[in-house]
Amino acid sequence: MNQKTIGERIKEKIEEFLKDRNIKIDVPNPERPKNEKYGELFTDIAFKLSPLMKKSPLQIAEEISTYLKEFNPQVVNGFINFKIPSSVSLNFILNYERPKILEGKRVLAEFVSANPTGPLHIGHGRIAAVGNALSHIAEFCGAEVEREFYINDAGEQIEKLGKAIKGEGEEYKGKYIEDVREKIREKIKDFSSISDYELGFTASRIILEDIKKTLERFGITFKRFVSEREVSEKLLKTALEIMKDYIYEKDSAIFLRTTQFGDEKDRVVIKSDKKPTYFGNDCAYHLDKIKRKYDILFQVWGADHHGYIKRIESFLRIAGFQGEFIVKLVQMVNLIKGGKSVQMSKREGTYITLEELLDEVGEDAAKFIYLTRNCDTPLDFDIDMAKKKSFENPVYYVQYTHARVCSLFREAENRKMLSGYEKWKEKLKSEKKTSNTFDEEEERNLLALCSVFYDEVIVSCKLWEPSRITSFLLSLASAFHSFYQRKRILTDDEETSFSRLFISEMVKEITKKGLSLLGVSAPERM
RNA sequence: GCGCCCGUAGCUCAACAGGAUAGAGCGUUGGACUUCGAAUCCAAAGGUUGCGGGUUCAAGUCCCGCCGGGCGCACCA
Repeated sequence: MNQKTIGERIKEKIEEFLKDRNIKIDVPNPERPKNEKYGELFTDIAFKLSPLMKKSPLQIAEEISTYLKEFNPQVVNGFINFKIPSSVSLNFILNYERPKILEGKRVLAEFVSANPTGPLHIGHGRIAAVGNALSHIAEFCGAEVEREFYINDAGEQIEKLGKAIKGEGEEYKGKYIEDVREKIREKIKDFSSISDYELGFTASRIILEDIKKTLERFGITFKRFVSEREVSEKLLKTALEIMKDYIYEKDSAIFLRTTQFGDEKDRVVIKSDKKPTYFGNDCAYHLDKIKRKYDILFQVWGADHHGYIKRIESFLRIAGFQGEFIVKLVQMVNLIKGGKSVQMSKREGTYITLEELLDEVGEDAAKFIYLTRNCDTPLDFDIDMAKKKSFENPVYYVQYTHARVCSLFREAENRKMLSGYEKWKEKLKSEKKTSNTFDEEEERNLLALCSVFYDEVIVSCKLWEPSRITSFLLSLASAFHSFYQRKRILTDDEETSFSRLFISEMVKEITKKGLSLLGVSAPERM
């Protein structure tokens, strides 16, 4: 059984080559070339070795490639390109399960964690899509992932929410406040007897239910919702105890020396009114995370939280956390309407909720658009465009690949070809016999692309960047549509038909797998 | 003022710890359905990667300085 991807195997062979010569250098994974004429993978290792071995890159590339014959290496200007032979791809696809780079790791993925003071907006949507996709990817790479939502149900904002329910204050306004007020009125007639905080807390629970519904509609299920209030009651004291060598009192507030860990200034954990800050409670929350013993603490935050990373890192180090702490920052979503940028404002009523977006463009398209962009890039979400051109959206291009192959198989069934095909496939598996048609360039390329998919997943996982998979799927779809247009799948010749059906099926499976990692559906008809 | 991110085709964006002739989609122009789904395909046009220096075999990518945009810089969350 194959446990390594083709890229990993190439890397291994190169490492062998270097070991024989006693050269120590980190061998990078082979990459996917920009231009498809260079094959499916390439490595630039010869350039890196040139100064060490005191030979020209070309010479080195030639030498290394003798170790890599099975992958059909082609040396061009010092690069080693691989046009992966069908026999290799075939053997790989039929036996490979999935990457193992996070095998056995316990991962806590905390994301969205929106304030329960209002509905989710389109910015949350992006974080939700990214967090969900990365959780899928990590799971696929062998991790045990727990998705978690942290409920900010403590602090001043909850009091302000309570005030808003009473009809006071300027912070929270809008129809949803009125709706929540109506719901609470059913149980509590008189608001004057209840504190702002308790009323706000009650309201936040109602709003949280709506948030959960939206997330569920968006296809995201959290294993756990952790309440800030509860975790603070349970662990704030312990957290303070752990921090005791690093805190001091000033102006009757308690500060943590985060500057010792590279922060710009020390941060308040307990305010002068003796209430904890958000950060104070967050220390308690992260202590809770540490106690649950994860290998990786992963979280997706909006880019406006970037200044917060050092703070949490400081606490984690004080508390002796040994695992990895990974924060994925996702840039803001800028709403474009009528060709103009709209400032998101609750007061101005220009607040576009995630629900509204989903109504307009649908769950799959929304996710796909969110995930086409690299997380570092601010996203211009043109709502008119997304509506108007929903059928030209790239998501349909990829989904169409899947639907098309499904339809192809329905047609094959009509023609009574499927049982013969299944037998042919069994033979392919057991006898490791390849078909001549696989060696034609388009067929070879499609099979190779399918196998290289797993290398792409690994990159995506290492970089915590789901957009890698999105663009891979687009290029696979493009290759398939082109193939389909040019070549008839169901022909009079059985061997040709079956091998082309097989390739189509592989493309379908990879497309489905890739889409599922993104959280996007793979419809059988469209 | 300080910190983080961004600036790539008319528009929206790709390009993995620097690699080859910087790629897609939309839009524009022209072609392909009596044939497995044309939500598709083929082709053309479109670029001094914001500007100026530097590092090196090689820079969209790294360093320095500008210019432009976003976001932070609370005893808010």
